[in-house]
Amino acid sequence: MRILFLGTPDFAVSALSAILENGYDVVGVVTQPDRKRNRGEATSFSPVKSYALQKGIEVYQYESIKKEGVEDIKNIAPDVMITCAFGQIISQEILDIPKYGVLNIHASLLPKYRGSSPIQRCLINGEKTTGVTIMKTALAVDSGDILLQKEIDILPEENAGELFDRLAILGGEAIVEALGLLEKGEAKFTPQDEKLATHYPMISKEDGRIDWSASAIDIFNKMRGFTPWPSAFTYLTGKLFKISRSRVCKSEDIIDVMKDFVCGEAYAEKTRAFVKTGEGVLELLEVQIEGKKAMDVSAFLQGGKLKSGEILG
RNA sequence: CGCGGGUUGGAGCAGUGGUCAACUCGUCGGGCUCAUAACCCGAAGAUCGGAGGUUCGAGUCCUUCACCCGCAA
Repeated sequence: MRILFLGTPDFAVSALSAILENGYDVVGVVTQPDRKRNRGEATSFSPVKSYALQKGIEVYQYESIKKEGVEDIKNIAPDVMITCAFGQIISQEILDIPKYGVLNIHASLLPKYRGSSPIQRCLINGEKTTGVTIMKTALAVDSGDILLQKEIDILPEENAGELFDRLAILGGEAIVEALGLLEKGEAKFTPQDEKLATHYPMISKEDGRIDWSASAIDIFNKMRGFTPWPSAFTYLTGKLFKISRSRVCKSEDIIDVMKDFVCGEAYAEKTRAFVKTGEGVLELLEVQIEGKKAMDVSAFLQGGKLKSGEILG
C-alpha cells in the first residue's frame, strides 16, 4: 500500500515513525514550508521534514497544497493518504485521489474537541480522560466518519507536553491498527454525532495570561494546558513571569494566613510561594522570569525577587 | 546580521574602576531538641563564561567569541 503522509510537528513524526516501523511503504511526506526562525539564525525544517530526510523519504512542501500540490499528488498516486496535524486544509479534489481515502489522526475523542489544540483544551477544561481518533479526513474540520478510537486517562498533574507525548505514541498505535483494518477490508466507519461536537479555536499566546480572579483549580488547569507551550504567564514587577508547575494549595494554615489577600497577591516563605486567587490559593512550584531559565520556586525565592505582598498580574 | 535580558563558589542572586568578592540556600563538622524543611556555632568552596584591549588599577569600561533565556516571527 502506497502511503502519502501529511504532517508537520513532532506529534506527526511519532505517527509517521510507527507507520514505517510496521513496514508500510511511505512514498512521500507533505509538510509545511521551511520557516525562518531567527534568534539563533537557524532556518529550520518542520520535524516531519527532518525525520523524512533522515529516512530518505521524498518531501513535498507547498504554501498551499490546494493550489500547488494537486498535480504532484496525482502523480504520486498514493493508495491512502494520512493527515496528522498537517496545518493546511485539503480540497475535495485531493481527498478524491487515493482509492482507500484519506485518514486523519486527531488527538481527542471526537466529536469532542474538534479543531486546533485539542490536547491543551482538554487540560484547560479539566478533563479526566482523552484519547486519539482515527477518522476520515473531511472538508469540514475533524468531522469525518470515525474508524477507531483509543482512550487514556489524564493524570492529575499532567501537563500538555507530557500528555502530548503519550498521545503521540497512542496515535502511532492507532494509525497502524487502522491501516491493518484497511488492508484486510475490515474498516468500518461510523458517523460522528454532531450534537455532541465541540470545537475550539487554536490557543494563542495571549490566552496564556493568568486571570488571578479565576479559581485556583481553573488556573491550575490552564497552566497544565499551556505548559510547556505557549506557557501560562503573569507579570511580576513588570516582567513576564511564567508558571510551569503549580498546585492547588490544600493547607488550611496557608489559606488562613492569606484570607485577606487580594487576587494575585503573593505570600512567600523561605522555600514556598503562594498566590491568592478568586477562589482558593495556588502554590507555585516551578517558575521562570523573563530572561532566565525555569527554576524551582525555592531557588527563585533565594534570589529575593518575590516577596510577600507582591501583586502578580 | 529582527528586538531585548543574562553568563559571579553546588543553586539562586548582590556588586557599574581601587579591602570586591556580599547575601540567601545547600554541603561538611559540632551543638541544641522527643523531633524537624526549625535554631545556634564553625568550616570548605569563586581569580567573577572565553579571548583581546583601555587603565597605575576592571567582575565593574571597550571589542570580539561562545552559550542560555524572553519577545517577535
